[in-house]
Amino acid sequence: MTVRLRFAPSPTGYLHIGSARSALFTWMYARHYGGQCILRIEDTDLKRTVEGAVEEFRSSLGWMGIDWDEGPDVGGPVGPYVQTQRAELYQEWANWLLENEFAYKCYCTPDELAEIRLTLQKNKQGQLGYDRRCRYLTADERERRETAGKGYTLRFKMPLDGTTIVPDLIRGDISFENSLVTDHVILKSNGLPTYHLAHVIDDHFMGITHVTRGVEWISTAPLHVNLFEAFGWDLPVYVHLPLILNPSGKGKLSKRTQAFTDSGQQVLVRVEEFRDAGYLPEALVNFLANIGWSFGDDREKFTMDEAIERFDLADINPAETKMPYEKLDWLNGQYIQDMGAMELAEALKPYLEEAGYEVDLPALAYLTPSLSVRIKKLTDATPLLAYLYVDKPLEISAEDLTAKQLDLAAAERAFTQAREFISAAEPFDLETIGAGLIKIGEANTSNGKAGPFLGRMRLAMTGQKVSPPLYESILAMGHQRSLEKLDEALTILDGAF
RNA sequence: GACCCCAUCGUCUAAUGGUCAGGACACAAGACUUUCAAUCUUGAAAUGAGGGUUCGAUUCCCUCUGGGGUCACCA
Repeated sequence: MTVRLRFAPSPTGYLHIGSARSALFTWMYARHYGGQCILRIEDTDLKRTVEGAVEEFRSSLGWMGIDWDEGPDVGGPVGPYVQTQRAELYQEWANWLLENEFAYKCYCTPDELAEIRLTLQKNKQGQLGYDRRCRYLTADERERRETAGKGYTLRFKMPLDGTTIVPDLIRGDISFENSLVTDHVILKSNGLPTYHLAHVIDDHFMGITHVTRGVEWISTAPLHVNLFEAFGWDLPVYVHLPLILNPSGKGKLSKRTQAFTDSGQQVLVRVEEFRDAGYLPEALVNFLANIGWSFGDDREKFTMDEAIERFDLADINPAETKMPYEKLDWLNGQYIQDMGAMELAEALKPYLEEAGYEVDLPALAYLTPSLSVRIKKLTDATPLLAYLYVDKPLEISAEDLTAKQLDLAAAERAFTQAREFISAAEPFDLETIGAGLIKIGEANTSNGKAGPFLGRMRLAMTGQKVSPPLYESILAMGHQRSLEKLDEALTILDGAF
């Protein structure tokens, strides 16, 4: 038997990083066993449906490299894959439940329900939520409501006693007292199903073998198990995935509950935010796979192909976890370091252009090898490269261009020689420039070491306390611009005499 | 509050009924060094508490504590 799994988001907004991780695990498992992965849109809550949400899911998922074999866009044998388009199917089976006395009509209005809840709470039965009064309506009472044309919902008749076992792949059997489980609404008064009914019907008819979902569904799982039983359908394997908590550990990961980490980083939640912040999809997905699951062999960095080979849902750690954002930064940095010079330049381009910079790829590619070890995210490059793209006068003093081993006169001498050297350097490449400048430095410092001079020269060329190294910067800036900066530095030095 | 889930360094995690409880991030120190990084070396750092079972428990059981989830005509 082949496995079939589904990722079933509600189009109520963006793709949350927690959902993305669930999707990732779902997808990895399907791929590991060579089964199918399905995308299903759970849009039965009309009020919460957000325009464009499905589009964002698709693009976020696609960016992460997650694909699906069946879904609203690609079709498939058991569609439609959008729940509102399956309304008739739900109604058909809801009726079946009604006729076979597994469900009953509830005529209570929202106001009445609120009152009932209050009373139950007073009697310390708050967890029931509903007192089942419509379950026990006489034929007469029912008739009266029907003729009055009262609206109704359908509720499932939970067994009044006994226990229900929910088998969970990563936690084992979980048992619930049936008497503590309420008669949930399964069909709303507008004729659309609630999640509970839709889940059971869809996952049955779509042939889903493993139901992956968050732990928040454990408490209603006994309802689902009883629904499967009522229909006489086989139970899928339930896999309740652990939640991702805020970095502080307080509550589910959400911007509303926590906006910043302890180290002052912004808490990112939406997948698109990670892309905008300059994280690479390979790194993000690698990072996500390391939360709640581990590759083994003490390896932190791996490709999805490698992970899929070893992945199993049963190996997932049941404990909830906090988002280790710092580790993502480190991992992303590792991925950046592994990129080729031009590859990184191309990846950086859109981010630099976003900042208003005009990017010359070959020039940028001189810099990317030395840049790659300095940035964790693609956006980190923007401030580091400002000197390359923003032409503004040096804001430094003559003192900044001197050092203990390089007094004013020596600096003047060295910079003059450097100017001559740069203007004639042939070929204009890393090796020549490096060798030439080292020679000049060694000849002019009091300790005969190039270091002090090279440091001042880098400052003169970039005007930045922190920047990529000197030789590469000269290459990227080009002859012209480099000479201009040297002239500027010489002027500053002259002014000090 | 009721029900349910969970519990290893600060964080993400590995491990077995029996080695000094392993790795990674972060942190600290050192090396290297043209800034900042990167890299290398070293270091500090954990089985929540109390009971059992056992020759022996981090591992199995119970209680407590702590954290989380659910208690909608939302998913």
